Amino acid sequence: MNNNETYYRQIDLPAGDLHIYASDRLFQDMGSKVLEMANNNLQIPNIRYMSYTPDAHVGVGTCIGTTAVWGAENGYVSPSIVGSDIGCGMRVHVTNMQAEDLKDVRLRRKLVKAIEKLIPVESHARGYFSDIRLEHVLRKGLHGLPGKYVPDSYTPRKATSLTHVESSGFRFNEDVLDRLPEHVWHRSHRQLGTLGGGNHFVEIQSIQLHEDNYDVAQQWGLKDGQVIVMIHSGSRAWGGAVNQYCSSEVAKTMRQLGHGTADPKLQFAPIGSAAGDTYINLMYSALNFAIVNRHLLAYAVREAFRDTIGSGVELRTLYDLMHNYACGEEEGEDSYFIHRKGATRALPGGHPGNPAPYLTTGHPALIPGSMGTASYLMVGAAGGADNYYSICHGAGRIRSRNATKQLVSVDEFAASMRVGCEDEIVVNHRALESILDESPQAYKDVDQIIESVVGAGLATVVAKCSPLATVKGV
DNA sequence: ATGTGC
Repeated sequence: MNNNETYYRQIDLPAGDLHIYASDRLFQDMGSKVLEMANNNLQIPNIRYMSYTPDAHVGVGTCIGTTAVWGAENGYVSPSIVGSDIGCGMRVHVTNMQAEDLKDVRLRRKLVKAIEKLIPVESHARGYFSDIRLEHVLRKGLHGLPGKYVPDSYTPRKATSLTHVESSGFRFNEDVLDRLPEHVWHRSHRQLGTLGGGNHFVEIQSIQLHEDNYDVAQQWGLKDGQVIVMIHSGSRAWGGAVNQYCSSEVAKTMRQLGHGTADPKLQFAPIGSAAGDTYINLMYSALNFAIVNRHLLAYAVREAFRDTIGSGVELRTLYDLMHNYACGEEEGEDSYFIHRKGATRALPGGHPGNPAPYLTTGHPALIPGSMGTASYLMVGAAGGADNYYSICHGAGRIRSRNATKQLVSVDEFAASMRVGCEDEIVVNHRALESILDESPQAYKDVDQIIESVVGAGLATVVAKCSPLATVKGV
């Protein structure tokens, strides 16, 4: 790491201050559109704090990589900042296998096939959890699941599914649930346990522990070379429908109040207004859907591993956390309302906001890379307090899906996945063309993003995770 | 991101 490098800067925009956590190089790559979007966001009344992570890039109405904070008393909520994939996030399970156990490419193929059999990846496919009540899931999150889908039960000493998560469920005013029409309920029920498209994935990885955090790794139960499963998914059609319905309701309120910015796609409403509160309640239902969906994907992966490897294979929950959401948080005496869009909370050890199993070490912050590149297990640092403990959410896109398809050939993509080699990263798609827009060339270099996060003092690396096999949706 | 769009 270069000690002369700057990893933080404050930009004085016309509408207010923007805090950027990025190396000089990543900052220069961001471009002016990113600053324009920040200036629009900063025009939302009473905003207290706004920052960008090093992977910040242009989105709809706001940038992916935004942390935006309001005080609890005079706060605003913005469906545009949270975005369409409400509750999107990461989940990691730790196996009792070593990378060595999966060195045979045929076994990795078998595993991918087994996962695909239990997790539908096609865009209209239905899931295999029709016995689960959608209403219970939306109202109570993981607590709304039948016991058989919570195989670890509530045993506190084990790495259970319900304690080793950032949140097991949000409670809210359930009267709002009937705002969404029957066909959305129907579709969402069928979508429980499906992966979704775009950057969503299930990936089998092997971990390499970082020397600075051996003690944390040990307390998390991680060993060098261990095989883990990383899951990236969100709230599917339910979150999309919440966003669509609430954005138009919030837009009506904005017209009544005479609110607005240069960007008509940036919607916001006061907390306490009818439209604002309806959004918060429905958003929480979508967070519950996303949390449960990742849990069910993990349940299916566990079955696939047992079918393929044997009944002795374990997949204990390491952690589940989100990078697209808004909610109330507390820091000492201070209560605030925070939006994280493409930003991950990373609490340091000792912070009371950690769930009990991670109180002393800090919880795992799960950062996905792009296809064929590394992902990371991080832990928050004390310096993160300045940024409301937000770190990056991944590599961050640098090229649109269409531009990527123009630029990258199928052969180049195949080479980056080492197709045909003994160490091939096995992908579930025979035709790589269908996921060409997810090739590494579409993304920033995740290693540089991580270097910025570490350099800025927001978090440190516990383990680097290298892909062995990937299941992608379309 | 999304059973998607001017």
